[in-house]
Amino acid sequence: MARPIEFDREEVLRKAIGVFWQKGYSGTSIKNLVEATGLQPGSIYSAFGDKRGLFLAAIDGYFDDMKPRVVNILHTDQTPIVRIENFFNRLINESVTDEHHKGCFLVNTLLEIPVDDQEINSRLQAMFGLVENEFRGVLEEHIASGEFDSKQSPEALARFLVAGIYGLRVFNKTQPDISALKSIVDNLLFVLRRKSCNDGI
Amino acid sequence: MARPIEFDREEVLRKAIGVFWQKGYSGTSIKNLVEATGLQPGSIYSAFGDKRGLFLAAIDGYFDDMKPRVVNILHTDQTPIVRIENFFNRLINESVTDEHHKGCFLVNTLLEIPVDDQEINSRLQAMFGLVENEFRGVLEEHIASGEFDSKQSPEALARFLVAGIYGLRVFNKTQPDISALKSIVDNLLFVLRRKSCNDGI
DNA sequence: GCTTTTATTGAATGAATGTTCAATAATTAG
DNA sequence: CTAATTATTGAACATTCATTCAATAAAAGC
Repeated sequence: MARPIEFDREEVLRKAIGVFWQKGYSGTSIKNLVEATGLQPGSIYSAFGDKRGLFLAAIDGYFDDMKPRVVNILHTDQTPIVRIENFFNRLINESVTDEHHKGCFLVNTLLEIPVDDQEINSRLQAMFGLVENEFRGVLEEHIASGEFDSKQSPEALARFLVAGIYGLRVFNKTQPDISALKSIVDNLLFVLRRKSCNDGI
Repeated sequence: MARPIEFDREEVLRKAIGVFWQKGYSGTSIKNLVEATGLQPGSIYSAFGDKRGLFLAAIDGYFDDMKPRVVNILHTDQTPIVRIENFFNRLINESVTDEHHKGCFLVNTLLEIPVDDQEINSRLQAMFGLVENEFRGVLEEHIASGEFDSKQSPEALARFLVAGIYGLRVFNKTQPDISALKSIVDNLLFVLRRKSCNDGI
């Protein structure tokens, strides 16, 4: 009963993510998006409303892609600490694999967007909140296993690890050096390995 | 022999830093800068060349302001670990005091500017390199004091602390909560307190 | 085949962008 | 006071920006 949509929405979103990722929100123009997606301005506007609408859709698409990967890697049958190790090893791998050193799309966006932009920041909060929650669950297992007795709560440790993600991603933008990233992760994870002899200082 | 300059260059730079800090480079317009500094476009262009020139001058001005404060707080007669503690405590204090949650001017810029922009990135590298070097010096003292025997080199530990700065500043943008920041610093500094019983894992 | 409905096109729009420059003002040297 | 020099002004400029919309194209129902 009507002309069908010609483009693949997911593919367009993927390409849009790439542009926003590399140039930031303010830094990308509609012209950039037209070139990257192959869509004409009119098509973009009828499909996503406006530039901001496309950006929001891009963030959501990124989350949909990221979410199962985060959950899966933290829910294996390995020990809690190994799962967290796996998480950070993958993070390092993604960081050094990225030839453009774009950093993390979410972290970049976090720092670019003003704090009073709730529509965007609530999305970011949800995404990092998910990661923090997953960490917390794994850390509770870790503590329950008896391998680790910390005076710090699993919540505090999960926050520490999320801050570790931030640190790594920013660090990678300045010095994309794999051995440096590895040593940072070593020190991060050291905190999860302490036994009582060093507690409470 | 000629009309003297009327504005105070340092004051103009301070105001320009404020705008760039809050809005980012792409996000601030000449109009914003005209309003903030009180200078007319022509005066800005004759004094700083162009928008980018003013931005570069703003970064340099920020560094001039920051450098002695970093050096001073890490060169007291206190113990190495207390000096590093002081550094991070001041960082927390600056973070929670900032009502606009602007984060760190340098970290924000780091993430906004493309990696191939050497003119800007070399400046940022120099600034964080200074901090890293200062950390390394203090850590060498710390190791020499015998209070701390780590298998990690002072270089690696200094990088870890710099990544910690990144993590804290990004974290503060999402959750400006002082107790959360403090617990992150606790965990960060824990790494510097280990004794041999936990080494080498 | 004709009508209806929706997608696509891409030129046009007006606003905002960074930048320039001729006019004007302020200072000093002679 | 006059001339020379430089700073300031702010309107004007070309460009780029996000956005719109009338024209056109493609599908489905009748």
